[in-house]
Amino acid sequence: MTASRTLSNTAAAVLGMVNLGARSGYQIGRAVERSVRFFWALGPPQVYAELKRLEADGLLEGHDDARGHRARRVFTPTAAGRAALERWLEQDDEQPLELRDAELLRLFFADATEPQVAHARIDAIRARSRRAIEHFDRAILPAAHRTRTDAQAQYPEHVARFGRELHEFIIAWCDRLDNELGVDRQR
Amino acid sequence: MTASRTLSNTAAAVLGMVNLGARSGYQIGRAVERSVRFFWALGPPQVYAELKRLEADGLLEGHDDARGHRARRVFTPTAAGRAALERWLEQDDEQPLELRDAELLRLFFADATEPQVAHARIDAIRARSRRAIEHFDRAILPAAHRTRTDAQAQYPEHVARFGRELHEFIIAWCDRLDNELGVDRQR
DNA sequence: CCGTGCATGTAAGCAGTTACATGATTTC
DNA sequence: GAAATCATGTAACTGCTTACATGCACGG
Repeated sequence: MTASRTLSNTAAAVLGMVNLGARSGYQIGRAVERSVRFFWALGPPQVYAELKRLEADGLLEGHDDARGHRARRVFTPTAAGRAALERWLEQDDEQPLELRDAELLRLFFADATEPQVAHARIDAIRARSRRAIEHFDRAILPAAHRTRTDAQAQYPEHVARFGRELHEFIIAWCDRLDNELGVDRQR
Repeated sequence: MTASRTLSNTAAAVLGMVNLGARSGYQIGRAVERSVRFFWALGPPQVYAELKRLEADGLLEGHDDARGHRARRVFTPTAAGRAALERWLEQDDEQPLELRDAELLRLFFADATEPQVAHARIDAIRARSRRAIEHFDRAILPAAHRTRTDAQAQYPEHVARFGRELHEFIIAWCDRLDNELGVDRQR
């Protein structure tokens, strides 16, 4: 141990989820899927690895809490853990916005083929954002709303709305681009 | 040899840049920084590694072209390379939009501290997008416009505009959120 | 008793980043 | 003569993903 002077972002995500009320690794994984996943992905192996490190560093306290014969370990933040989370929240080092999108990459190089290929790419981008909005409406936004009442936390809902509006922006951009290119195709 | 049935996205990015007129690894790296970088980052080691693979697969042809005593290797796409690029452009497997943003992550967990910390996070997000827009205006959009005339390619410019407008959207969202939260602070 | 969900991980591997190394040419 | 830019990589590392492994509990 430890010198957890600075928390890694992924460690902070796990610690923050415990602080919002997710107790086991599995619950954290579920919560991540329904909330931060769209701007901070992390799978089960990372969650369990981070839990182990955070406990070793004294930022989380873990207890075995088997349900019948089913293993289960639950965690609560320590005072040091809450302090570390607050320090991380207050840091103002510049964190980049990273985007990675192979569909935009295809559109970028679309001059190398026929025009209908570019239209197909734009359609793919729009369809993907439509699906994303459905997912926000069915899963992410309702979960964020429950977080507001269950954990008295408002920012998860604000951030979830950002995600939905981002996809609305993308769809609107697709429409504008189609207009600019002159659509002869049927919608 | 090879079974380059399907091009990796990074390989396609390098191949596509050569197809747009970037000849050496260094020029590709420069072009990437001024264009696809914001949605498909890749550093010098990947560029040189991909060039080697693409040449071995017969998708690029390379020639030594030293300038004086300074080593330099230039590439041109082969017929097979152009065909592979077109196949990649036409594939319609669903490619995800991936976002990774530690600032949004901080905002998500911002209920764990004082309200002014959340405001500071929003300010950081806005400031970052303002810097990004400056960069689009000074470097990316002018380069995309040159690509239109130099390489008769229009999509780089459309995609560059997407990037700029994305950051405008983010700034507008920050402003809306500040209003909703009730700003007492001076701008 | 069968499928779904709960629950916790390990092992292996890959993609990508960071740091380093080298040196020539051009511009101020 | 110094600084910036051109030019090409290698080595080491890290973070993350994929695939696998295991098995209980519960609803139908």
